[in-house]
Amino acid sequence: MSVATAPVGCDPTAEAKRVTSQVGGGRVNSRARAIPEATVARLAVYLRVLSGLEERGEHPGSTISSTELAQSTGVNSAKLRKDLSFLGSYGIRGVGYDVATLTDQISRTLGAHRAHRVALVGLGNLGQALAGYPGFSGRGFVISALFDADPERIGRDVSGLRIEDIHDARAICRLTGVTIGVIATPASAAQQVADILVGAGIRSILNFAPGVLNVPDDVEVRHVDLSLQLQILAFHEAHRTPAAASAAAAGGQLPTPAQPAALAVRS
Amino acid sequence: MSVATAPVGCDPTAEAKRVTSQVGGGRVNSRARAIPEATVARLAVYLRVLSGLEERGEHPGSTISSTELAQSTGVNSAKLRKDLSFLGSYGIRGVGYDVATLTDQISRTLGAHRAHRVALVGLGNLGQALAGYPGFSGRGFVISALFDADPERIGRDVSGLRIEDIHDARAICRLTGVTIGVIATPASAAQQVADILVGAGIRSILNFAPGVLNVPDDVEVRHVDLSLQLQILAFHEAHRTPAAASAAAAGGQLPTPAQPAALAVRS
DNA sequence: GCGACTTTGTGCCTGTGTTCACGAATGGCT
DNA sequence: AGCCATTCGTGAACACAGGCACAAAGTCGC
Repeated sequence: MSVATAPVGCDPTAEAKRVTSQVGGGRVNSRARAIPEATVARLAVYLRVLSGLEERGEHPGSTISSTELAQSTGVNSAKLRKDLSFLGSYGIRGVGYDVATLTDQISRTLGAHRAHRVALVGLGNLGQALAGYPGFSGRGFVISALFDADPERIGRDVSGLRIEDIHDARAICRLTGVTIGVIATPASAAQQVADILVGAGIRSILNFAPGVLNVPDDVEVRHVDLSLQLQILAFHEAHRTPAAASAAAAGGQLPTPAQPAALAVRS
Repeated sequence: MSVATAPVGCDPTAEAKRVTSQVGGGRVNSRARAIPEATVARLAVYLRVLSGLEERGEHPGSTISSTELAQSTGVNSAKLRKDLSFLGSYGIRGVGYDVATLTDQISRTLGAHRAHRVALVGLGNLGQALAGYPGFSGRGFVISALFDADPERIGRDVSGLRIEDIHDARAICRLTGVTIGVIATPASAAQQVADILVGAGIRSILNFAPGVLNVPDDVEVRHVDLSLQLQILAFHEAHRTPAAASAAAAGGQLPTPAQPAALAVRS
């Protein structure tokens, strides 16, 4: 069996594959176009901001300019226009983008206009948090199944869904038409769970467990590493220019803990 | 006040700043060298894998080759060697890298050899999960303070730490020498919390709330967007080539891995 | 209708990151 | 000692992403 090694970290640019965009409905974008991975990630951000605007009915003229949206999302306006140009020409020169149209187009491109059924495996602290996370159950994702291996947890209800035995995943996933699996187990179980999910026909996995997953080539794994970002912060903290931080300068030479006193805010 | 817009998503390459590496101890690497952001992210992964090997005492000769480590971490071996070369020449040609030395060097470079004090804001589901997350409290990070704005939560204990009022953050953060702040609040509160943290002297923020944070230039923000990765998966799901999609539809029968009997998904 | 102004869409350039391929160094074996 | 297999370190080529700047295309005022 051919085994693909999952990309490291949560870097969207790790694998630079392009995906031909063949969105139905966009007649301007008739020819298939490759959308860069980095652009896809930003489109999701644009979509969120736009949805927010629309919901709050904030934008008076119902159009928004690239500079305006760029500012709201923290990107360069040229980059934003280039990103949007991958969807086709939905902007009006001299005016901007129609918020409703743009929202719809991005939604369509991202596949957010239809619901994706998600199976969540591992109902520990993190798993339960994810089960109730608004950004998960909203945004076109429907958590359709919960799994765990702990008999203590199996049978309990979380967010109105019953926790099933992970060993029944194969049958349940096929029955419910789940296409995306989320792994929120400890690292030690992640690979086994991934194997089961793959066996159940799932082709997209979001992995919150640290470590690398081995899956077949046609299964896409994305990794959210909670501590990775923290370590990157720590790196920058340790390497601050001496001008910016005097404390970091001392840390460079010896592992001297800068603050010896006042440990924690204990009750 | 000069305001920088935080980079979008969790893309490490979003801002391409280099950091001069002036790690004490590495005499081979005497001249300051710029370590790319992407490399830093991978170094953290290497470190985790190496630590795992070391703890389990798995590696017999106490050395490991680049190909071997590359396979364990899911990267190209050349890339791995180039990454490690930023630390200096700690490999031995014809042999590999000494696991202990390598671990130590990466640790040092990442600033993981000394403890970083972290303040966690927002003790909802996600916040509580983070408070108990082993990859957080381990790996050189010490959660030193918990904050929330909800009177219901203030005063309660989570993971042996008392939840304090966010409005006392300024005093408490300075007292405890916290340098990193983690925001796990709803999006609506994130900006206010960020302002408070910045006011308390914190210069590194890990943000789990969706949306963009505005902070001064000298404050670094990293963003973990839980739903972003899911949306990227959905995009790929929606844009699968028809050939691959049909192959995957029948994918149940073929690559079924050995269903493991002993499976422990506990936490 | 026409000119001024605004905003999009994009060509081009630069810098970053990844991969290949190969020389250099090292340990083991005869 | 000398040769050989192995593995590191890195130069060069390539792919990708980001940003500037400008032409094209539209609106608005008169």
